[in-house]
Order: sequence, then C-alpha cells, then structure tokens
Amino acid sequence: MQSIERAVKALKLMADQGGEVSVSQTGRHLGVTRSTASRILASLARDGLIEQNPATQRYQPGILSLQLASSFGRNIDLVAQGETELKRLSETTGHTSWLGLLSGTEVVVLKTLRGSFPIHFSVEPGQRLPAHAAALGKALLSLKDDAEIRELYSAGLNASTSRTITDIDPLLRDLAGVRESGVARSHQELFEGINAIAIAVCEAVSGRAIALSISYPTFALPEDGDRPMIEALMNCARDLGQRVGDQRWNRG
Amino acid sequence: MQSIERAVKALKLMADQGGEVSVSQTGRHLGVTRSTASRILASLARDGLIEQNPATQRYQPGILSLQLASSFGRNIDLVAQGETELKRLSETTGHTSWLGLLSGTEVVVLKTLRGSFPIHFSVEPGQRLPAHAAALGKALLSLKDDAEIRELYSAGLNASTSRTITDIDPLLRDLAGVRESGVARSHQELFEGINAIAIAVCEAVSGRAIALSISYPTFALPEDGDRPMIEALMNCARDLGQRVGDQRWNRG
DNA sequence: CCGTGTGTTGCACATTACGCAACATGTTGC
DNA sequence: GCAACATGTTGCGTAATGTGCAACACACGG
Repeated sequence: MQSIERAVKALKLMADQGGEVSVSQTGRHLGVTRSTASRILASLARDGLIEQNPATQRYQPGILSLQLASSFGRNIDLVAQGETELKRLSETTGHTSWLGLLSGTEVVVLKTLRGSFPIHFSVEPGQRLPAHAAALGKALLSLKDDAEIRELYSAGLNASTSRTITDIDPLLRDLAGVRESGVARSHQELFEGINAIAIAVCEAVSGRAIALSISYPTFALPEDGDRPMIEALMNCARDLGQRVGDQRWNRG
Repeated sequence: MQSIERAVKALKLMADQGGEVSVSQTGRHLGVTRSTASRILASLARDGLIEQNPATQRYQPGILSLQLASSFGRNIDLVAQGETELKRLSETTGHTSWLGLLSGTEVVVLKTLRGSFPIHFSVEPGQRLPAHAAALGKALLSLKDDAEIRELYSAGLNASTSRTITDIDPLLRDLAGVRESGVARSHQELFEGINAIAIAVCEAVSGRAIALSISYPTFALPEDGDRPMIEALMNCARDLGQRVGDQRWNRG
C-alpha cells in the first residue's frame, strides 16, 4: 500500500519537524514530485488529521491527531497502570515523576506529574528526549543487548550538556551498571541542574517496555543520597511489574 | 487519493471507538472487503502511526500519533496564546480552566489546568464533549447562525444529565442569550454538580475559534454569583482577542 | 520587470490497489 | 471433539487509481 505508507512518512516528517511541513519539503523527503506530495497532504487534510495553515500554506497536525492520541494507551495495560503509579511516586518523593517509552534512540514522554517540591521541570507529553542522556532512556536501553545498542547509535551520540555521554563505549559501561544495580541515573546529562533516576518495566506477553522516573533539581539531592527515592521508585516498579507480569520481579 | 482518504477514515473510526478497531469492523465502515481493510491498517502500522495489539489482533493508536499531537497548535497563535491565558485564569479564580475548540457537534478539549480549589474536575486533552451541553461548546456554537446549528443537530440532541437541553429550539434561545451577554453557561448540563462559564475568541485572519472556560462545583458558587469569575474570564478573553485580532474587542 | 520559488490542476500512461478466493486460526454451540 | 462461523492474512488477475510531466497561478526579491 504505497500511497498510505508515503502518507504516514509525511506525518512522521511533520512530527520530526516539530509541526509544520511544506509541500515541496514533503515531496523531496518522499522522493516524489510536488504534485503527488500536494495530493497526499490534501487527502490527509480532508478529514482533519492535518490541516493547511491558510497564511503559510504549509500543513500542520489537525484536530483528529489530538483525538487519536488521547486514546493512546487506553488498551495497553502497562501504560494505563503506569499512569496510576505516577501519582504515588510524586506524592511519596515530592518530585516530578515521568513515564516514557523507547522509539529508536529517543524516549517518548507519555506523561509527567509534578510533586509538592516548588521547583519543577518537565516537558509536554509526546515530546522526545535523546535516550542516551535521559534516565528514562538509559533504563529502557539497558534492556537491549550491546550489539543492538551499537547498531542504534552507529550515527554517533549528540551532547545535550557538558556531562552527556558522547561515546558508545562509556555508554555501554554505564548501561552494564544499570543492569547490575537495576537503576538508571542521569546527573545533569540531559539538562543542567536536573538529576533523574529511572527503572524500566516490561510486559511479559507483549515484550513492550516502559520506564518510570523521578527528576529533581541537583541541589535538592538529600544528605543521605538518592537511596530513599530509589526505594520509592523500586516499590512502584515492582508493583507495576507484578501486575503486568514482568518476570524479573517474580522470584522473591 | 482514495486509499489515503480511506486510511484517514479508519483513523477517525478508531478515535470514535475510543482506541481499538478490528479489521472487519473497519472494512464494514469503509465499505471495502476485509482484505483491503487489513492492508490499509497494516500500512498505517508500518511506521508506528497505529499498532496491532498482538493479543487481540485489533489495531490501536501508536507512538507516532502521540508525537503528532504534541506538535498540534504549536504554529497556531490562538492556541499557543490561549494556553498561557489558562494559567492566569486558574490563578485568579482558583478553579479549573479549560481550552477547547469545535469539531462537528463536539468540543475537543485542548488543555485543562486546575486551580487552588481542592475539588477539581477535568478530562484528558483530546477528549470530546457534547457541545450543546458544555459551556465551552455553547460559546463556540453561538458564533454560528441558527440555520447552520439546526443543520448540525438534525440528528437530535443527547442528554448528559437531567438538565441537558435536548431540543433544538430551547438551545437556539439559549445561544441567543449567549450572543447578547457574551458568556455561555452550563449549570450541571454536562455533569451533575459541575457548573461552567465560557467565552469564545476567534482569530481575525483564519476565522478559527477557540473557547476559554472555567468550571467549578455547583455548591462553590459564591454569594455574589458568578460575576467575579465572569470578569476574570472576560479579561482573559479580551486580552487574547486583542493579541490575535478578534474584531469584537476592537471597539473600546 | 523578470527570475525563482511555491502550491495546485489536466492529462495520458502504467503502476498500484482492488475484490475474489483460499488458507490459517481462533471461538462458539451441540 | 467436530462442525459452523467469524476473523486476519496472502496470491493473483484485472482495471481502477495514483503517478510524473507540463502548464498555470501566485507570491517574493532583486
């Protein structure tokens, strides 16, 4: 089904570009002439999945895209259950809790929930973060084996801050540590002044994985370290894992 | 572009069904055989716009749909500006503020923000509400003329609560009142125990319209009525209107 | 004013998506 | 346990459908 796949690729481009594409740009990206690109986008716009900005003549996501996204995860146990865990996590730690899943080398943020702590940092649901710099992402990457990760990052690792890991070997060592300790950390590797810890949970049947995370300002790291936060995070991850059948929690 | 339009219709069905469709169901809806429905859905799934639930074999929204939706409104002044108004609205009134736009006979909720008041009610962004029962919806409907509204509601009006307006003529009278006073109200017409007020703002150039709203528990209606809340709402709507060029605010 | 970029529309051709049928796999009822 | 049904997927031949080309309309900048 060539034309539909082209249409989806156009939508993907739109998401990558952050919301606006032109007809020509789309045509170049798809390797088709402007005429077909125009027709593809016009067809997508017919029922409101995307819409044409009358000022710029460029296309952008439409109302239907919102409606689609709102029912994402409603039928996925892992996601639905995970969202309920966020509340507990934010309440017990006082900091911002995150839920995300892996897509290529990026983490898609599904939901965030702030805690009582006055300083709070988060992004909008649907936004993507570089996996190798985020605790959420490292937790999910640690489920894959080294060969696959090398393959994923064959194009290299971009830096988000001065502390971001930018070479594959240190990253693999870091991930080995994650597998051992069961917890992924990011200390100002994604944003200056922000630390985070994360744990991944995967569904037994589907193999789908999501990660739970807590982020907090670096200066707010308690005297006794992040041990208490990790405990809270592990409790939530364990409960979630048991409900959806993550095998790693079954013994004990 | 037949196949793409069919694909979008399938996505629309998915959104209407609340997140899961089967191949057969899709085929019936589109008036095609199961074979083509299968191929359409498989093509949409190839790049993650939707995905097939391995357990049920049914299809549901995928990660790409989230990413698309996250960039919705980023290039629409009215929406971006409106979101910033929500903060002010919730802070000054202490109640939950809403942002929505019209799609057929339904209001699509773009964003909600709770205030300081302990009781709080809202729905997820992307969810839809019956326009004739919601303050948000009435504000937006009041921008259309009676003939168009009659056309829209030719199929009738469904009741959400015992107070929902279920006939077209009372609705039109109600909307006439909205045009006169400039404010739409819903007193327990959508949810028992919840009142709301709303004002629509429309962009001069595009003609696009959104509505701002405040919802509060019925019992929390202050002694002096909703006058103060309406003032706050009008201030926000006026400011927003001036920034995006709503003509109704230009004189004065 | 022309030159370049854009988005859209006719038209003729052949690529591509369609329905049909068949298969594989559950699920229901006796 | 075995029909009878419903479902999702796959080949295949046909023709309907999407494609590139070219031309047009429009906006922008020198």
